[in-house]
Amino acid sequence: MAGARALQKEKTRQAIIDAALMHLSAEHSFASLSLREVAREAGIAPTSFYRHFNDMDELGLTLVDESGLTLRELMRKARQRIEKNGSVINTSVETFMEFVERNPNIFRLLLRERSGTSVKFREAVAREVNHFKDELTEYLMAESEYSQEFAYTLAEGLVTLVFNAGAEALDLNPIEREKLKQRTILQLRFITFGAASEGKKA
Amino acid sequence: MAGARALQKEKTRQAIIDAALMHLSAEHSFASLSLREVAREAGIAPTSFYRHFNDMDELGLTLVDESGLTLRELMRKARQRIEKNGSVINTSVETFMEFVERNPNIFRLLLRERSGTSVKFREAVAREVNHFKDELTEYLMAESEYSQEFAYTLAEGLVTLVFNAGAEALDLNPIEREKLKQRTILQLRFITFGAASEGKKA
DNA sequence: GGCTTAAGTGTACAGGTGTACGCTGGATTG
DNA sequence: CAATCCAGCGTACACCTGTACACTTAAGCC
Repeated sequence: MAGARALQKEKTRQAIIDAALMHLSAEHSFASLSLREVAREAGIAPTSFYRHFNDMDELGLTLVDESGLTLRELMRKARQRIEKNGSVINTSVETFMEFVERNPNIFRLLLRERSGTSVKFREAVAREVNHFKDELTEYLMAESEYSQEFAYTLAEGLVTLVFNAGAEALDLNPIEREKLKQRTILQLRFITFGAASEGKKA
Repeated sequence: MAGARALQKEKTRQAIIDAALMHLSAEHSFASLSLREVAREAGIAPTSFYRHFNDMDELGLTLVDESGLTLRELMRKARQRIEKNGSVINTSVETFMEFVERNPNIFRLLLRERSGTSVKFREAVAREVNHFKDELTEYLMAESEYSQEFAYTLAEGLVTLVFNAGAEALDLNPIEREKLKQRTILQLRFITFGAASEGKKA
């Protein structure tokens, strides 16, 4: 009753997903990936694709969701590191940059679809990014005594800066990347400190 | 000797550029625009396109350059407003948001190609954004007594936050847009203030 | 053990793409 | 005025795309 049939189907589905992710790179976006291409790479007939997804959009949304999952795993790791290490800002930047370095194409997917041509895609990415903002907001509220609104504004700024640094890191060599990392850390310190100074009133 | 021939050519060239810009929108990117499509819209035969551009990439880079030009005009206006108004942060955000509202598709072009699949495109957009960073760096150095490096780090953070707010504004209604604007202003104040506190040492 | 279900196949078609090639007709030039 | 140039055209070709449709074949089920 293991469902050898369903098992094989799942395997093929994964092959499709893997094939799609494989073709993502600096010079190939998801938008420029065709159904036939992904079917070819996955080792199935073009029409077999439809047994798993209604169209490429559905596959794309699945990819975004999977990427978000990877991203959330990262968050969990960051939290653990912070508890041991202590330095919130440094650790966060460090962890995020590590993720970008290790999963450049997954990050590229999120980055591109964030400003892509599909509302659904944009919403899906926004949802993932919001997880970060919301979680960080709660952390800030617990740590300091900021109001919800105030903490959210700060969290939004922090996430924006880190996310953007990740995007810029993609095209840099290790040396420039390190410099970027240091600048980002400084920027985060500034905004955090500035908020702390004004935040007392809130 | 006005060159009726060259004049007509320039007119057609503009028609091509206009046609391309016209097709840019929330749901149509430059990447998904075909040579034939743009030729159709411009009212010329597909093959006539080659009299003006070697390929779509060349047209795309021209568009990015033109968009950068529009953006720099904006910068000039912002500077004028600041001189009269005084409030640097508010005026900057206000001006930039106005630009995004009035030229959403030009901004979308820059936004998308910034993370696009062509190195040349990415570099071209980076060049445009760097104009902002550099100019702001100089302004900050003149205003305060920051070192070049320190001022650049701050400028980078400021530009990132504003640019990103513009991107997010694209999908928002006027009410949410206004809220976003206010949050952005706050974020800029934080980072500026935080830098000022630490900047004395630099 | 036979009937059903569904994953995967292969063929076929209509429509889109970039671009090579040879031509035309009016502006430019000498 | 005659010769040249060149923006724009039309045809043609090879290639790629999504997907409709009828099929095989192996697993699932009673």
